[in-house]
Amino acid sequence: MSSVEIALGANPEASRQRRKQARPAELTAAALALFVEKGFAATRLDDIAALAGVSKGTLYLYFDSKVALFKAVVLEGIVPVLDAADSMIDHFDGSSAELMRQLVSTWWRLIGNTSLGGLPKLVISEARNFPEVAAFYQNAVIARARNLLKRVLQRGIAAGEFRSMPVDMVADVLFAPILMLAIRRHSVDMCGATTIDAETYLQTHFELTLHGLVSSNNSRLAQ
Amino acid sequence: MSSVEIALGANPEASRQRRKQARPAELTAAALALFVEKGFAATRLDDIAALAGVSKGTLYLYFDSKVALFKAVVLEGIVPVLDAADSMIDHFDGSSAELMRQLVSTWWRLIGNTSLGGLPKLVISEARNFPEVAAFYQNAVIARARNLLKRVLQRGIAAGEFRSMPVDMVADVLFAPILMLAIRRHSVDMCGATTIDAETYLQTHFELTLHGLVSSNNSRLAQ
Amino acid sequence: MSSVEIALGANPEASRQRRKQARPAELTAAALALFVEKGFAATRLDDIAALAGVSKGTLYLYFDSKVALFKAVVLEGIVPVLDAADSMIDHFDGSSAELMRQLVSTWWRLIGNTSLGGLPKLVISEARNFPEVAAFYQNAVIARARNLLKRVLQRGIAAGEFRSMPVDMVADVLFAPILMLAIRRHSVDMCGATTIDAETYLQTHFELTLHGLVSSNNSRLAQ
Amino acid sequence: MSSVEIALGANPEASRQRRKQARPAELTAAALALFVEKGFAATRLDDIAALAGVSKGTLYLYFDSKVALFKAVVLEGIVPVLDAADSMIDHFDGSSAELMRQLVSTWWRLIGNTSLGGLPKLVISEARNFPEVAAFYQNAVIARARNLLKRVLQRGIAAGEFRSMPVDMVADVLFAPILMLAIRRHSVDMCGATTIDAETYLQTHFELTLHGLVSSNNSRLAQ
DNA sequence: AATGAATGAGTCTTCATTCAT
DNA sequence: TATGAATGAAGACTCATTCAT
Repeated sequence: MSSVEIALGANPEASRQRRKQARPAELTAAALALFVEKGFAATRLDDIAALAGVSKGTLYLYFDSKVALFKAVVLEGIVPVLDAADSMIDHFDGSSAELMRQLVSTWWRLIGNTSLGGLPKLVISEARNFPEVAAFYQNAVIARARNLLKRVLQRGIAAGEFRSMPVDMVADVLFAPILMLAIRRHSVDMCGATTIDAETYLQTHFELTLHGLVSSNNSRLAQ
Repeated sequence: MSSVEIALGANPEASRQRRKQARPAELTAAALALFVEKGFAATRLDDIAALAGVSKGTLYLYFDSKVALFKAVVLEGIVPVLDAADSMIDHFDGSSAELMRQLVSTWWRLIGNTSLGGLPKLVISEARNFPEVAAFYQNAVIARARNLLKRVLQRGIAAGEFRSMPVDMVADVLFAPILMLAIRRHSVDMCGATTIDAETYLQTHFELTLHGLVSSNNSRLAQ
Repeated sequence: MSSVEIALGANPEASRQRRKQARPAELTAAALALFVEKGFAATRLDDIAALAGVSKGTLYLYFDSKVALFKAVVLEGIVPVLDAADSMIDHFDGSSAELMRQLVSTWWRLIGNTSLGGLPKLVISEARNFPEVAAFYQNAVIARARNLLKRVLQRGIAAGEFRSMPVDMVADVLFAPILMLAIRRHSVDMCGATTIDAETYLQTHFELTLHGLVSSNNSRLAQ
Repeated sequence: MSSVEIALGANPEASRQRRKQARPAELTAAALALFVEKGFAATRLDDIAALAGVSKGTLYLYFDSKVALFKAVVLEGIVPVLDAADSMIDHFDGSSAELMRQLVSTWWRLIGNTSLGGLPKLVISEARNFPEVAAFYQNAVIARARNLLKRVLQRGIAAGEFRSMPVDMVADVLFAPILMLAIRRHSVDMCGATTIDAETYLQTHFELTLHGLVSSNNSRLAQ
């Protein structure tokens, strides 16, 4: 049915192989969509199977159980994009502020704004029921993404561009609005009419992060 | 039923009446704890009843269904939040920065750090399954809390203390780390060993918010 | 509340006594109405209590269980009217046909057309679940009513007014349309728009019973 | 699924298909037996499943709910009745009396004496809880059966064999003993020791119907 | 005698999981 | 490999029954 399959029409065996290999990914994609939408417990395997266009039994050819499928969904959410980001930091020439802006912008484009952006909500929702999955996601994805921010902060401090600061905690704080944006996209923003404008939101976050609230001619008045 | 009747210690009905009046709150408190911990679908009414020290059937004396109980949990969680918001008076003499610090600190003490702090996670997790509840919570609580921030921002701008800025969006961004703190407390922080230190986190958020990252502001973040 | 109670207002103790004595009958009356309407299993004690204007607990002051209440409802359905009918037969002067007509007419007025007319449906519906109750009702009420018919038949045969016939079986057959009328009144006639006209129905039954279908100038053609 | 496929004995799907096609009828048969015996509310789905030799969950593969199963039982019971009615041809040469005797006899053999004979009791018992089902059964089955009687009456009247009479009402009356026979078979006759003899009962009904009680007709009821 | 809050056993219904085909 | 009919354990919900007041 996919264009890939059609293109390979001359070799039906290859096409089947291709399809077979793609199956698990098709299944986890369907599962991700529904887990994010309804939550783990409220998602039925029938619905996942239907969305993936297979029968319920087929799911068990690839995953031992619903929990195994859930774990696979989260595991699959660990994308190599983070590797690319790491090397981007290493080879970036411009200011750290600009680097940060590009990182956030890229993350939003490649992750936050895709179906993978639903993972944080899913993991948060099910963290207490699947602590090891949450811990894994936390370490493998969230912590690593936060580490990217941390490295940028350190780069900026080293260059004198940023103030000296406790980078771990600051990275945590700075990551929060970005996470919240992704979370909202898959939860409350679906309910009210007012879906937030991501570009403006991130732009505001970025600007605020750099310069703070305090007016520059008055910056030492507070506290 | 009247307060007069309750005041009459001799009334033999009094203790039963008192119990009957207290029951719904006891039940929603138990439900809140478990809904936040396990999610709506994964929470069994038996467990709620057991936690509240009553039998399963008793729940149905006060709530028509599991869904009705869920809604009551959210609705009931709103009142104390609004009360707390009201107590954050807008007659304040100090700087807007200090006002903001006190607001956040009070919120954390009265809401975020209590069991009510689990509501945001709960609402986010179940938003797609209970859109009207999520919308209501969003409007009644989140939006109102964000409005407090907004008013402080406007106050600071008017006084020349803060830079001019799009207050709505900024309030959104500034509220995100606070929400994330509460959310994390009831999800991923329960999994990994490293529970975040709320005081430091909020202090960092506050300092960062005021002065930004850029070194020209010349302030020092506490290490 | 009743006119009886009001009339006895001068003696409150007497009124209470009167009420207390009337209670069981009020409760069984309410139970009869609902048992007939919904069936035994589908009738809730709450509803019976509400219809009788008492609390659910009060039912247990008078009846040990729902089953006991059911049995009381059926027992109470054994009315002394049958005694009056018996003596009516003994002292009747007119033709047996006229006696039969009066008996059926009286039964319909005093029993069939009252709430007691719902008992046959109730007993039939629950006969398999409460065999001893059904057997009792069968023997105490149905069989006795059928016996009245049988005595009239015997009276008519003795007088040469009726043909010789197996009176038991004939009484059974003749009683069927009367029972069906009562049963229908409390079941299917409530559903369709066409409630049968009892007077015409009984009149037709009576006329047919006496003279049969066969035209008189042709009565030996059949068979 | 097609008859062709079933005809192919080699088809490995055939036996499963055959089973799947037969299942609903097996389930409604079991349900009919228990609904008639215990009534709708007092019948447990577990028992129906056990009687049909399947698990409880299987019922839900074929029927959405207990109510849906009930409705299917009644609907399904209608088809054979109508088929039987159709088989009672209206090209009949003998007397109308003989035609009537054959109709009643056939009804008893094909319907009244089979498990379908329990339907009238069931419908009567649950009419108030399922008015639309009762109305449907009333119109589709009872009314149609009564209509057959009515046509015979009209045929007899036209031929001068029967007296002139209001056929609708007479058909109603004549049908009552037949219905009562079926009803009794599934209720009170199971309780007392004296199960009525159907053949004699119907024979008595028939003879009485034709000639009536009054001796001037001069016929003799069989002893 | 009367109340009605509380109980918990019982039943319908769902759905993850299995397995014959 | 794929199917989908069948299973049965689990959970929401009901309601007869009890009992403190």
